[in-house]
Amino acid sequence: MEFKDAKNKFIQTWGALGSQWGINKTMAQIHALLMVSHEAVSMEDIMEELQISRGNASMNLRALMDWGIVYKEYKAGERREFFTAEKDLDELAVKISRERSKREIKPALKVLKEVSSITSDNTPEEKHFVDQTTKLYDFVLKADNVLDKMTEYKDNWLAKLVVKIMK
Amino acid sequence: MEFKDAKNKFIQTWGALGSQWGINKTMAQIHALLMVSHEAVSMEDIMEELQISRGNASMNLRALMDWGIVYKEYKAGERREFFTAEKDLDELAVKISRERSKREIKPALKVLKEVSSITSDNTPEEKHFVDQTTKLYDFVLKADNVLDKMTEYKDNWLAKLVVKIMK
DNA sequence: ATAAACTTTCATTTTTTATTGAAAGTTCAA
DNA sequence: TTGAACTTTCAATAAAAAATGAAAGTTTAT
Repeated sequence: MEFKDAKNKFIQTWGALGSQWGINKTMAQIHALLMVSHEAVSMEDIMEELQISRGNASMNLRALMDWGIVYKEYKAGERREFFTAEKDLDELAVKISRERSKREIKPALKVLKEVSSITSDNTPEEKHFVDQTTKLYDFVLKADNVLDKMTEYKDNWLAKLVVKIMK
Repeated sequence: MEFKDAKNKFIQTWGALGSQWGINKTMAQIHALLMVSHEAVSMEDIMEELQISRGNASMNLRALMDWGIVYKEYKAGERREFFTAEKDLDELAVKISRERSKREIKPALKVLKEVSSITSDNTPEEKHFVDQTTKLYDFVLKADNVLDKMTEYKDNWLAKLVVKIMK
């Protein structure tokens, strides 16, 4: 396979994977492109390479920066801005976990706590509801804490985890 | 809060969370409904409660059964079918991990391996591409193996994991 | 073998989500 | 302070995904 084809295939695949995980395709593609670029890329070049509009590029770059996984870079004597991706995979995983926890898991926990706290009439139906949502709350909370702990390891948590869990 | 409202809020929240994770809203809602129902529910009742069409209900129930997290149940003397959800959360997590691994991670690994194996001309650009995709392959493979190992614990893996990791 | 009772399929429609691109905004050098 | 060089915004449009519902299919009791 040619380098150009390989690069393209990687970007497409990463984009598709993103969609399946609730991240928009272009955002994932831009990230993929930056991940495999050995130097910072201008917005113009991103537009060109992914065949997307200026607005689209701008909005998704902004989103990626909000996630903390893409950075702006300034080059001496250049007016325009260049972009690079977080390339350290441990760091990337940590940032993604933290963001998803903050944006999705935490709000879900709030709701779970709320709905599991209704004062039940103790019909079997209501008892089961309270029981099940309480269990779910505990489970999600625990899972979220694991994620949180993992991010404390930061460097190489995954390798360490593998060692522990596979022992 | 009233039971009815709590139930509804739970279903809506679960549905929204599903969308954010690339699972369609109705599918997540049906699952939520079945999770908190103390007994099996007919398709008719699912349609009624979620205000969805027969076709939609049928297709999403089928998908949930393909995922192995919803089961058909037959009641003596009843022609129609009833549905229940997997309510054991450890089991649920295991099944979801396995499916997502099979459907998404494995194919992605295949592509990563492929694109990281191009015979590089050794331009800095190509070297960086090969290097980065190789790292990504290793990382994803490791993460997938962790998931896989976790499913072997099956019961209570999460609790055990918490103990290990937080020690 | 038939028909009632039910479920599934899939072409069409609706809804949701993402993209475009022109206009507005910003920054910087002179 | 102006204007060239760039970026961001957002209403309009396009694309993608999900839902509908009528027709086709299946199962079961008789």
